Amino acid sequence: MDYNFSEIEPKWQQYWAERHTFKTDIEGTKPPFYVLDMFPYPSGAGLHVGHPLGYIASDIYARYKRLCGFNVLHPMGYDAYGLPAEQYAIQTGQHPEITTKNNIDRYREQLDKIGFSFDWSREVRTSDPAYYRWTQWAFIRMFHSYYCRDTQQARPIAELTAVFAAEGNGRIRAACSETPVFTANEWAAKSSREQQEILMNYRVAYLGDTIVNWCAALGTVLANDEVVNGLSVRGGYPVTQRVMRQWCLRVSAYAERLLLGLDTIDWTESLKETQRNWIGRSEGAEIYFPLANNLSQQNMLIFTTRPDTIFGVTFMALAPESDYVAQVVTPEQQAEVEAYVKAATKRNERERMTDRQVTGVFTGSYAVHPLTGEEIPVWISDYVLAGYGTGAIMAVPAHDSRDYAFARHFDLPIIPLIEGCDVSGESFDAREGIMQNSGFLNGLTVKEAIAKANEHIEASGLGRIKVNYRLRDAAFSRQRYWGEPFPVYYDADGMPQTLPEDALPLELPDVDAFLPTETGEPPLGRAVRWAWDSDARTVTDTARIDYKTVFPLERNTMPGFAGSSAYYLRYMDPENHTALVGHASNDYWRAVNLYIGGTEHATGHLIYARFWNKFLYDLGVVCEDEPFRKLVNQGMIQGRSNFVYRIRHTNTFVSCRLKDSYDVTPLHVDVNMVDNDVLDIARFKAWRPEFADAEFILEDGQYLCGWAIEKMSKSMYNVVNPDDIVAKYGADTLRMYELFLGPLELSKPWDTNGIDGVHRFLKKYWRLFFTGDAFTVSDKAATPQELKILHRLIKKVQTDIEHFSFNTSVSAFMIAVNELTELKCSKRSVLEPLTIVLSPFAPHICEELWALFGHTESIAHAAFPDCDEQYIVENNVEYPVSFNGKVRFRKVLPLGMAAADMEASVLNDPQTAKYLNGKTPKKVIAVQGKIINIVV
RNA sequence: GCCCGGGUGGUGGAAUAGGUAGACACGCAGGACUUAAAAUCCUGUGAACAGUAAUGUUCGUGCGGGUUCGAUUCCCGCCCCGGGUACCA
Repeated sequence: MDYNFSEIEPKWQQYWAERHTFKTDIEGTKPPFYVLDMFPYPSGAGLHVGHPLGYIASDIYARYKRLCGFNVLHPMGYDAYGLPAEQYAIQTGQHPEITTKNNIDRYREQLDKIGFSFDWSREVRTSDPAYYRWTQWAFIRMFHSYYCRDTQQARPIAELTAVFAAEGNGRIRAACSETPVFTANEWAAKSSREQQEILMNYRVAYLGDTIVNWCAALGTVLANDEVVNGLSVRGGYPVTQRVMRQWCLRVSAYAERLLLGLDTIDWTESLKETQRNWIGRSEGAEIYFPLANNLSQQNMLIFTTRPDTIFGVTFMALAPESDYVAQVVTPEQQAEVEAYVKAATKRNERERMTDRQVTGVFTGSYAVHPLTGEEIPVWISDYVLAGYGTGAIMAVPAHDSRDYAFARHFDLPIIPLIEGCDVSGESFDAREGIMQNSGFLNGLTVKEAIAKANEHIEASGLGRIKVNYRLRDAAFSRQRYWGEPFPVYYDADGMPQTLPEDALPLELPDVDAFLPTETGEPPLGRAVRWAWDSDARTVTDTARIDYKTVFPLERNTMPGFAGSSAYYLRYMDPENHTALVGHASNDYWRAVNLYIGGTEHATGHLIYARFWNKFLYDLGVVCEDEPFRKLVNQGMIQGRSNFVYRIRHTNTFVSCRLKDSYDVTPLHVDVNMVDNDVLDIARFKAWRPEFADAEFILEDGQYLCGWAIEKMSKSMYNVVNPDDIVAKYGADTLRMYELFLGPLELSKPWDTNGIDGVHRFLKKYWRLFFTGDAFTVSDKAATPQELKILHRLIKKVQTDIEHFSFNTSVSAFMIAVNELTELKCSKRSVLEPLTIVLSPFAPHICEELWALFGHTESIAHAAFPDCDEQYIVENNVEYPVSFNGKVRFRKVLPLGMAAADMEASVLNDPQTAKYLNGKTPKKVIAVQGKIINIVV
């Protein structure tokens, strides 16, 4: 009987669906294990062959863990809010909900064909009100929380107001935006609106005037990780800097915890490093520099990581956006400074990046050096960033390349502070050497000088030691339609108020078009029913707004990462109507044991989700501080494009290896018309009308195409659809082939050239069970040789799965099956365990054979066989090479040597003598006259 | 610039507490079965040289050094490729 995958696979997929084979519930007797994939955004293009790689790996792991007796949670869902659906809606008027639903259906259909063991009863969609209700709920909780630096956690905002009423804000240590100090009396004297505005500076979710990445083409702001090189990630439109009042999340408050948490989780070093860079912790000092003239009483506060270089300060530099600018500019310089600031803010980040010219303007003011008392000119330059540190720096041109460039350009003095350093051509940035020209720091190493300078600064009140982070608060408003609405309305003072939690979800309203309004308001400005009736506690018409009981609702929506920040928690308890996740469920599942997804989320989703989880941990909603214990990145599968070569000005195509003799233009050709780089000429002629009468110059009777590795995309005609592979070879072949392609975490091109080998393996495996059409498996006892093959395989596969080296597992299966075929082994005692071991990789074929063995329950409920070490020995000789690692020396002996001569031969060998170095060997093992192992 | 990865046959890739380099697969070549094709199976396949042959010798894991009886693996110095990040003071 032939291996008929097209019959077997749908049959078992249906069986699993009907019996809910992979439905998971809390089971006290089994240990829990949570295997999660990054849920997909369902795009209109559907899945290509690269998408399922991670899902295949996680599915194997999940199935394997089930066989090992774990209660496995393996859910799937959809990140359903996103820009493409909205863009499509703007163009076609089609409601994004409809396109999203269609796309989801298509994704589901494709996923089902690959035979994943997802528990679909737990599916979540971020655009489902029953789901985003909890996204809104978390936002409300963030709004009503502040971050306490003493306890290092989020606390209720009510605690803060109590402290303000009792003693003001002088002593409170909380993460906050810049806020003046006030007393209890001053707090009491403030109006409700003023109090609200102060509290806004402390909230974890707050409204702030922020410099945002504004994308005019998309009509919205973007997060830092949504902008690359000054262009939007989605669409590639230019992005400019602009100040806007936006919802923000105080992610920066969690910077230290986000950094420390990395040491407790099992992620790859490179991914942790990426996050560490992104968080960007740097230790330094904040130092006050008083002004020399009387323009302002206020001292300028600067941040530096090199307090040891303070004697080399020759000028100060302020960011153009800095608040200090207005305070220090002299009337004579006013006009020039204004012009510069205006020009600088107009230049967007992209322009600043592409042309890094040294620019700046003198303010007319001088600062007083806190140690020498010298007067130092204060300049403004756009190389100083307003958003980092204090937006002001002390410039030490001798030891900072940017300060150096500025000093050279404006001819400012340069004072070298390190003995023997040469600053004639460039600055000396290295943190090494002995200090000079530095008063009390002279003679110290840089490291000692930093410590001593810090000590002095703190002791004399010149400033304080300060840790800065590169990590910024997250911009949380988007001027879009297709996202979660904020559960917020604005009162008569224009201050935001949250909806009552029991009024959630606040559902996304209908609009007549998905574009911004004519006045530039976000699309929700078009909604007719988008006001909050606080008496009736319902949404109502905007026409009824009276600012007494009916108020306007927030018109922004939340960004893409909102819905993906806690979805893994919702899977634990998807039916819960009273909480995001119930305590019992969360206590049981705790955290994701294995998370598989792409590296591209390193500084986006994976930071935000960790932040979100830590916030919920502070609230006591979840019991684990880190959400993803182990994380594995699967590599991208690139496309392999094929080309045909048209001779210029003709309709004649020349085969690849002959093309150099002609003047040719390469054309992308659809890879689905090419097999092993050989073009299917008939299909090519039918592809486009202009190719119908094309002529070909062949080699060996074939047309050979050229190829190149490119991104898999429609325009390159190199998209391979998993459905086509499943139809041609079956899902089991697809699954095993994707893994066989190479190590999971490596990027590699999709190349069907090797798929036949994997398919052949499955056919060979199938044939072990049949003689003719009859399923013939004997009950005879297995031979030691057969058991050796089996147990070696069990051991290999087990260690491979634990280490995610699935590609070598596939090879191990091939070897085992080849060996068993050679031995003509069709014994149940060997093939039954083999089938269990293979089932995570190729579940359909194994399920079919499992049933033929006479089992009535799915193979998913079998037990993974134990590996019996006694069979992993060679010919009754202890063979320690691979298994106990005690081998210290090996030598190859000539074949055909008599066993008795082997030991003497080895011991007389000069190389061996050098190895032994006078010692007597404990054991000399000769195996089949080939290899000698000597254990000293 | 800085920080991570990584360079192994015609191809994808195995093998590192130092010990038979190239597992497994693709491709290619030859053969068996077949009227033929498909399918299946067998043999060979890093390079060079020698030999009718079995086989032998030499060279070979990006380049140049080093440590070692022995290096793809460890150390030093380069070159190249991929990823992250970038006026972050």
